[in-house]
Amino acid sequence: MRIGELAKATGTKAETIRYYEREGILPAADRTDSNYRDYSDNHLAALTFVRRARQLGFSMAQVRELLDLSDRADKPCQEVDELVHEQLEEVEQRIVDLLSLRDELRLLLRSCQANRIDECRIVGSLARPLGRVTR
Amino acid sequence: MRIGELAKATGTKAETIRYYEREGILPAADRTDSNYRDYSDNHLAALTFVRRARQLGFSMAQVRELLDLSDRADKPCQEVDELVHEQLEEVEQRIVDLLSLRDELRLLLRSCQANRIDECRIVGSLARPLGRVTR
DNA sequence: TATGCACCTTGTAGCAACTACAAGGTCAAG
DNA sequence: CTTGACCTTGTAGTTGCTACAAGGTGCATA
Ligand SMILES: [Zn+2]
Ligand SMILES: [Zn+2]
Ligand SMILES: [Zn+2]
Ligand SMILES: [Zn+2]
Repeated sequence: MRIGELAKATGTKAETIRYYEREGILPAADRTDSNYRDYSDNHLAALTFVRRARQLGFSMAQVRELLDLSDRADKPCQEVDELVHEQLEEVEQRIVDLLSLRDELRLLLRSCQANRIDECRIVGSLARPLGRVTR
Repeated sequence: MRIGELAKATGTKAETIRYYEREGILPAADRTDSNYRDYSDNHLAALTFVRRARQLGFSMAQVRELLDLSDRADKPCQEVDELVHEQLEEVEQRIVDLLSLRDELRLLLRSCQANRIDECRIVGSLARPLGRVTR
């Protein structure tokens, strides 16, 4: 299959696929006589793996590790497990951070009672360092 | 005050402060005889405003808007309000996304019962497109 | 046959918001 | 007088793509 087909099949832009190849995330494809990339089902599987891992929030570096690990069939899968565990912890931390951000923004919104900018508590409380919000 | 002091006072790296100046986010500072930047309390207030807005997740473009607005004392503060509202909505959306990511990662973790990578369901389910997880 | 159009190729540059040098100038202390 | 902390400018790197530009290829249609 050509790059456009693979792109459609995986929901990836062709340019991104070429980028993955340049970065060594995906193996290079065969070439047709006219120098077009020619992909196999193995490439489809590999790209699917990569995209899924990326959608799960793994960094390119982590994806590289996952790919390396998935090639070592006989190894214990503890390291894979640990990578997922770490990613989960990071996501949980980001959620905590965003929740407190949300609370701060809500407070900020509620603080505006005025009509003119020079009386607006939002503008005022932006001028104060984080930690001491409104109140 | 010199750039290092301002940096310490606001928890910003000196290089970031210079970057803000280059980008027009902060007004240029006076210079001493030896060409060192020399900041006033107004600069301290402005940088505090910027850093606080950034910590609240506003983009540089949004910070620019907020700064412009905060200069127009007599305008109604509806636009400020609306900017905060939009940022709140974005944060809420990011939370929703991360929560479903977290659930997927938890499922993934629970799916590993094996010991060897070729039997590991984590690796297996990464090879499948998103949407159909495990099971 | 010509021509149009979608597709492919490489290479380069841009995005956000910093961060990290490198190479050199300034200033106070020991 | 030298050390060391600080400052200056300028340039390049980070992450993960995305967007051209300039040209080649493949196929259907007038
Ligand atoms: Zn762990
Ligand atoms: Zn207001
Ligand atoms: Zn709104
Ligand atoms: Zn496993």
